[in-house]
Amino acid sequence: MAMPVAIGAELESEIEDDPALPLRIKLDPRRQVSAQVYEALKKAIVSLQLPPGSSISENRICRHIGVSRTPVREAIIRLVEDELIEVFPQKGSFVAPIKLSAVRENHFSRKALELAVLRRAAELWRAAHGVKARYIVERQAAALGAEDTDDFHALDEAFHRSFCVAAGLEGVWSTIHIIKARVDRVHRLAAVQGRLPIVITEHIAILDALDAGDAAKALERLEYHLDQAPTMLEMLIGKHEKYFVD
Amino acid sequence: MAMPVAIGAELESEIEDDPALPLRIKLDPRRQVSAQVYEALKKAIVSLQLPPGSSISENRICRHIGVSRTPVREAIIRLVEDELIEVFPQKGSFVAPIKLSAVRENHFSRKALELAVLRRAAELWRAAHGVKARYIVERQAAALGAEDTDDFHALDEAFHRSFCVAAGLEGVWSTIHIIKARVDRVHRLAAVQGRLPIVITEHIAILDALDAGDAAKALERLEYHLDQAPTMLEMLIGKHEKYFVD
DNA sequence: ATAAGTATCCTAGTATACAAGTATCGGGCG
DNA sequence: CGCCCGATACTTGTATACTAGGATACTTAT
Repeated sequence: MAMPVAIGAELESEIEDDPALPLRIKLDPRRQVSAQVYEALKKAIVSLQLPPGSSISENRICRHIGVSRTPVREAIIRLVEDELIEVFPQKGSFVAPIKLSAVRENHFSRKALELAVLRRAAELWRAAHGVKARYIVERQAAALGAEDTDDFHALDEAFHRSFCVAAGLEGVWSTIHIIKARVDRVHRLAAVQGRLPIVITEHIAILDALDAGDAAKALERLEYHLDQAPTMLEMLIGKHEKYFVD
Repeated sequence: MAMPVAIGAELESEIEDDPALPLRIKLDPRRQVSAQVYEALKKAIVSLQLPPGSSISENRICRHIGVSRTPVREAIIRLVEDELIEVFPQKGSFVAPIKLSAVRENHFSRKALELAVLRRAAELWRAAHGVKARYIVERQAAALGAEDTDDFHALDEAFHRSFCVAAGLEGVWSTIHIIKARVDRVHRLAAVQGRLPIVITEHIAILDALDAGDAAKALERLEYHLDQAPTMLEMLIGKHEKYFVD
């Protein structure tokens, strides 16, 4: 079967980097390689450019970006901790499937934490908090207009984080952030259905309640806002069945 | 200044393992070295055998337990993720000090999560749950009698985890577990003051309320139980000032 | 005596080499 | 034609070597 032409193609494939690997990264020599690889991989996984089930071969990645296995390996270890990658020794590493039970439970955790934070934020709410948060939502609307989904999601994080800041519990964000990363892929899937403009209005509605001093209504609206993604879950399962397990 | 005797002592010190390093570990060749090092280090840090500020030299540790730097390094990476170790490139790695603001905020998160879980657990509570939980508390009392504090704390985890199981939210435990590890050192410090027997009675009081179907009282008692460690914090700061920052 | 400079040792970050287990594909045999 | 077996090309785990930067302590010069 191995004709000379085929052999030539094989040799060539060892030199050229794999164009199928959706991982663009420009290395900054001043920063640690492992940290940069971690960020690039995490971004690719959460944005579904590396869909669940994708093979994450250490060798392939390190050849692709031109570094040794060590920093790639260290990045993968952190992503395993984030439950975004699963490692099967001597078999391979793969982007973790989206576990339905885990989505449900992480959604529960996120809601409990964000509601508790908002409860305290409402107590300490000042006009300045509202101004800052509305500015974030404005930029989010601009990102939506520019169809920059990465920027949109980054500002979405900033919006939710601002409640932690207002509550004087900025450290709680690190916990929410971990949980959020585990369900963000579902949010990305849900985002395709013109839901993004609705997100903006829901954000504004929460701020309206806070600025009006109506904590109960703000909590109710945040809960409604967070519950939107899970309610779309069944539909998403049908459309992307191979991404899910359980 | 270097007398022959001194030189001999120096050479000798390179051979003998450092007895000052409080890290006893028996390697099981069937399991991954990095995982075992991670568990051993985490245990030593949480139990304060490796107090905050201790130097965690990769070379010293890997010489001490007779493995290469690679698995030690990977264990440290995970402990950095757990916020138990801080790495300063080209300077050294050290057991993280106990940050007061982080303790406050992680306590907030833990309370929010455990109370939310217990709220649901109370809805689904069955007699069988009470039986299982009481068995855990019994063994915890036995561990207290045997003065086995490690066992005591392991069973304490099992007790709190049992609420997640009863609520059908076992996955939430992984989140609580992460948060808990960040405040466990405070709990260990607080444990010295004959507080352990009181923990047992507080656990039983929560179960009494659940078995009686009084969810509100169970929540109230859990909140009280969790709030005990923070209230002792000021006293602990005075006694162990060098462990804390902020 | 003091201060500046230099050599040495330590640190973590990265690269490379080796080991051990697994899947896959091709060939030979029943 | 189908099944089994072996070589091969992967995979991750671990060990070792090398690099570059920082701290310290000693030496030298002023």
